[in-house]
Amino acid sequence: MNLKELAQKLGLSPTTVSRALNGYPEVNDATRDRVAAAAKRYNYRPNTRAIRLATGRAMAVGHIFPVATKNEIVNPIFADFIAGAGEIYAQNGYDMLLSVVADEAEETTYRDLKSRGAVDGVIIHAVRTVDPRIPALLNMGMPFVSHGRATGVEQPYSWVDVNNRRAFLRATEFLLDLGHLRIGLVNGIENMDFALRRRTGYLDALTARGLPHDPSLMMSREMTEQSGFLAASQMLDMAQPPTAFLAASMLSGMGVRRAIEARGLKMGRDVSVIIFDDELSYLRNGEDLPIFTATRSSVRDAGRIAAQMLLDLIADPGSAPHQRLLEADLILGQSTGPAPRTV
Amino acid sequence: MNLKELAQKLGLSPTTVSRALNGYPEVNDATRDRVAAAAKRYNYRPNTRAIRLATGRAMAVGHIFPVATKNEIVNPIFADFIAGAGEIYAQNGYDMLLSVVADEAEETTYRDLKSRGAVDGVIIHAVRTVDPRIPALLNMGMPFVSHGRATGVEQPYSWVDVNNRRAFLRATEFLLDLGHLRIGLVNGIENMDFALRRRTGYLDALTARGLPHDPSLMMSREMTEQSGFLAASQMLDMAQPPTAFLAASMLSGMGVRRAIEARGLKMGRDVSVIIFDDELSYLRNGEDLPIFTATRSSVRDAGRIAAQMLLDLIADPGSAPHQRLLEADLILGQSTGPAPRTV
DNA sequence: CGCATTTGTCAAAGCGGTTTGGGGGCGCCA
DNA sequence: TGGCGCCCCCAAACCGCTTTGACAAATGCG
Repeated sequence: MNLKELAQKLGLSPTTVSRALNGYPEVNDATRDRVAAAAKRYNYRPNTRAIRLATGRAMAVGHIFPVATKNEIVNPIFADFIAGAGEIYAQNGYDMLLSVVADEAEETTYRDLKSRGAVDGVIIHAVRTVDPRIPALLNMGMPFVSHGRATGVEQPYSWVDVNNRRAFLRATEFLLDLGHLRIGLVNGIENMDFALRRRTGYLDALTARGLPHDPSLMMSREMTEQSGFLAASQMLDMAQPPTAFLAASMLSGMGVRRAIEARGLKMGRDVSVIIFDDELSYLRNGEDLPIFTATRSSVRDAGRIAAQMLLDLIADPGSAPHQRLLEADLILGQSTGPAPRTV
Repeated sequence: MNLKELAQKLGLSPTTVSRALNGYPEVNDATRDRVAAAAKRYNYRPNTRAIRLATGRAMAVGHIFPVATKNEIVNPIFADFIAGAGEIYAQNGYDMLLSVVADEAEETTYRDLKSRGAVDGVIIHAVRTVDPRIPALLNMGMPFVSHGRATGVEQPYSWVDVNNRRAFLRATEFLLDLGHLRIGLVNGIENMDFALRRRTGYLDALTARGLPHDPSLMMSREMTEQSGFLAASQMLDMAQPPTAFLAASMLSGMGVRRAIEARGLKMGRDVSVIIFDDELSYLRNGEDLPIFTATRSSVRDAGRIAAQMLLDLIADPGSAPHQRLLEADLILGQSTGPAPRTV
């Protein structure tokens, strides 16, 4: 069932039917109702392909799912972010286009999406401290919103980010207040912008209290359970082990916990742990009572916000870039407590 | 730069240029080279929207990302499956359309994608034992491939699945061979088809050895760390605790391990554990040496296979449905050992 | 050398919508 | 009753590509 057929059935011209369905004023209310009823009855939906050609808009946004060719790791954040963003797209009649692309081909893919006219805008993920994608997109005039910031880009661009520095600064201060003096940092890989900012927060808190920066207490690895376990194990086996840890994710935190318990220690009593909790749906931090004390910020919300920001940008391409810095909550769980008396 | 402009620059008709670029035989090789060179020089790419309208094909496949409205859980399998499928789409010039949709609206969404002509086919995920989506899609004549099977559908349809029954049957037999007599099953929720089949495999293995089915040794929960921990804890606190566990996922298994270690027991020595390992990239089962003994089957491979199957189906809609049953490997890790001497 | 093919190209008709530029019919007013 | 405007509706152009059908030029064949 297409527009022409529907029009014929109604004894109207395609023009009128199109206008009736799209809410244009030049059509009689009675006619509009008649058209709407018929459209529903015949289950008519305008063909997306035709709409796109006629209007010149793709009514779609692109997400690129970068797959590192070497380690083949997939960003665990991705699914929840997409879930949030997808809600917004659905509400606004936009489609979401997903491209799975090898790291190094990402820029090419954007260029391709652009010149093919396949999308009206894109969202970029997993921003690195120095990220060529941002200047590239600015350069080709493709509307975009970045989930995370990069440093050293002079032109303004739109982004949504969590205040990672402040989150880890507050977490560190909280641990210091509890009397912990040696705090281990189990960070993500620090070419990722967010990881770097978290370390900055951690270090700033130490500095503010006049405490030294001990490089042996800072590790930067993939955010997996295994890596968390290994990093924490190594630190716990030091002559002066930390009495508290800051872990970059739920999974790292689980690894840290395992390292603690493997040594017959109890998390929350002997060793404190604070994680960054992205509120991933399949990795909940406890059901009601949080297991880990955590800095918490919902990735799904970030997805919603970024998506809305992008749609706004598409609707008004001339508008100035928007930025949104989300604050993470510091929520109290069962993994922190006062520093044990030393010696 | 569009086709008409390019043709004009070359002094050719749009027809010839189109044919030259699309490899049709009716064009002189010299002309073809000339066209190709110009296309590259002017960075010409045919407009996707126009191609789609003209050819009547969407050159896109849809994936629906169902979000359960109540628990808001996102399938952790999804990201890796998508990563695999996306590779195939990219290779074949297809786009991947992702719809995030509330559980109950899923069927409507398929109908919508179909009537809008937005996709040429879809892949369905997270199949339940009784799944209305399959008859619905058959009914509306939409090409699809299902990741997992449903029971009680009489018409044939295309699917890719892991032999879940056999995997858990073999795992159970393996534990029985090691002398374990009481084996706890920490299963996923059993309205999911794969979970049901796994239980069947487990029970079949017990039956074959003449062992009883103890309902208190079977639990069916969400596949989270927390649930795995709780289920295993409960079973370990029984008067006659199990000496081995079968866990439905890496996360469940991590919960089981924690329950074991919390009781001062050692996994692999005091209590054995076998998990189902989907080889999720961010949840690796150890780096080199597997931590858990596991039935292993790559979700990413499944994604590749399903995607290819769907593209074949789209290319030849008249062809008979295909099925592909993948066998899981049983790989030996450090989490299993002979049953401890009892009393 | 003449005729039947083949080769290489083009004009034009879609694909299924949106959008522009009219224009018929009706009410209102003089 | 004629003229003017407004309300509704329509025909046709257009979006940018593919594809059909036609046709001149080049080639093959007897």
